[in-house]
Amino acid sequence: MATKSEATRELLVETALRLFRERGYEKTTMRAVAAEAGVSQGNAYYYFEGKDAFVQELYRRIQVEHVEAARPLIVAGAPLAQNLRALWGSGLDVMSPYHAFGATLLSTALMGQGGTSPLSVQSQQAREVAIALVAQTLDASTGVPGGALGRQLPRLVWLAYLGVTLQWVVDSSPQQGRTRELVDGLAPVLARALSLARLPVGRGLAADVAALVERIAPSAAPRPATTEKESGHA
Amino acid sequence: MATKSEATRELLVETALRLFRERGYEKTTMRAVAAEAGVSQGNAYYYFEGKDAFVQELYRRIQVEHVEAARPLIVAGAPLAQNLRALWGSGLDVMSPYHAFGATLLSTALMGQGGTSPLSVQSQQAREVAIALVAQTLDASTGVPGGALGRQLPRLVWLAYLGVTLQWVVDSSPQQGRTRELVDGLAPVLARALSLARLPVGRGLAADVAALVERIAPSAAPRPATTEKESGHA
DNA sequence: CCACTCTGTTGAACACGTTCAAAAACGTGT
DNA sequence: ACACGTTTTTGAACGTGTTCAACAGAGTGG
Repeated sequence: MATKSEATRELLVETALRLFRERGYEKTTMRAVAAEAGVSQGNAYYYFEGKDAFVQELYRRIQVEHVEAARPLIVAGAPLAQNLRALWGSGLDVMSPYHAFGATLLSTALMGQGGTSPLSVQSQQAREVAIALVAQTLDASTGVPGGALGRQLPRLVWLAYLGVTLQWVVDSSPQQGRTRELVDGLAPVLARALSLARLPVGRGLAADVAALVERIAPSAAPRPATTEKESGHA
Repeated sequence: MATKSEATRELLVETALRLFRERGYEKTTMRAVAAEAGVSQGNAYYYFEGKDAFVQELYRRIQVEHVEAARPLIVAGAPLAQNLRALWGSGLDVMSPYHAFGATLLSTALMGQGGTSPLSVQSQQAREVAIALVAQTLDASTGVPGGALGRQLPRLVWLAYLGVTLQWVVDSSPQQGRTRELVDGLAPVLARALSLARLPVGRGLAADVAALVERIAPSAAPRPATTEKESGHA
């Protein structure tokens, strides 16, 4: 019967995220989270490996919320620029309550806990969800190149979104307006660049890019969910 | 007479960086650094604001070393791809001893201490040095577009290098060979893309990109070195 | 009703980063 | 030599994240 247990876990994470929003990450002490949730200090560690496990959890929830927020905004058959703008814009909407500790969020999400295997296995699943969302957006849009480049495109566009997120984190303009402008400007620019990839002049370049991505980060086999060890860790 | 004082400071930073290399960031305790350097715990805080001030210091030293390492490799009049490869490759060489705690390095370098003004003021100077190095490399190379895009190019290429660094951090292949391949592949691809920007087809796109960069991150005035406050921090 | 195990839970303890008031060392003018 | 201000150094203390041995509760078989 996991229900009682899961209730405690849920209470803990909700309390933690609320305190994060209210006081910021650093000022939120584990003791405060436990006290506010009405459990002992030590008990939080039964459910979460440590303080930034809460952040990992937040990252996962943001991905899910992003999928839900973006899905109704992506219109099938619309030009890529429009759908990209909707995708990225809804991402910013979902993240906005947490801008205050965006730096912590990004650090923790990208790199796992302090040193071991960064771009970590822990957030791998969430990342795959995000990339899949990009893939769906591309599929729904017009003006998207196919071929070798098209196959790598979800990861490349996700990477671009990572850059947008980085800018969002460091953006101190009111309401993160600068990042909004970036999204509004980058979406059509990227779409335009991709349209060039279909012209004869761009063909070769597109092929080079695709080959490069494939060489550096070989695509995972489309097999889902078999819990196998990642290769190549010392 | 700053000499005695500076000796202590130097001793501290050298001890810290050595322990970082030997044991990693987390396992290196402030007490150990102080003990190994033969001073008291508290004394380290007279010279450095905290533990990651050491990392900031490392980041600055890496920039300087990078400039020194790259300068003799950049050949005037050489094609851009070649010089870019030299620039980025020497960067990897300089960083390589510290790959083990690259994640910490990148986090601390990008975002200042935990929450306040990320892409921080603290590392701003070092970042400007890095961007200036890119500008010199571009100036020395052939096949580099001018105009509005050319003006933004140093920052854009620095951004690309930031991406390379990110890949380097998460690269677990032996000797970070994957990242070496990325550099070898990306340099010619980028050069090729830039050559497209000079053709009629690419002109418009290049202008768009330049305008976008200028709008999001207005260029600092070309005035050098006057110690003035950055505008726009809440 | 009683062991026995498995899941949750507790609070004390530990190690670490950091702060601070006080002391020592140092330099300088008298 | 002495007094005084500044720079440097100290060690004890505080608050924090995290660990751990012990304890309680809930279900299960005898």
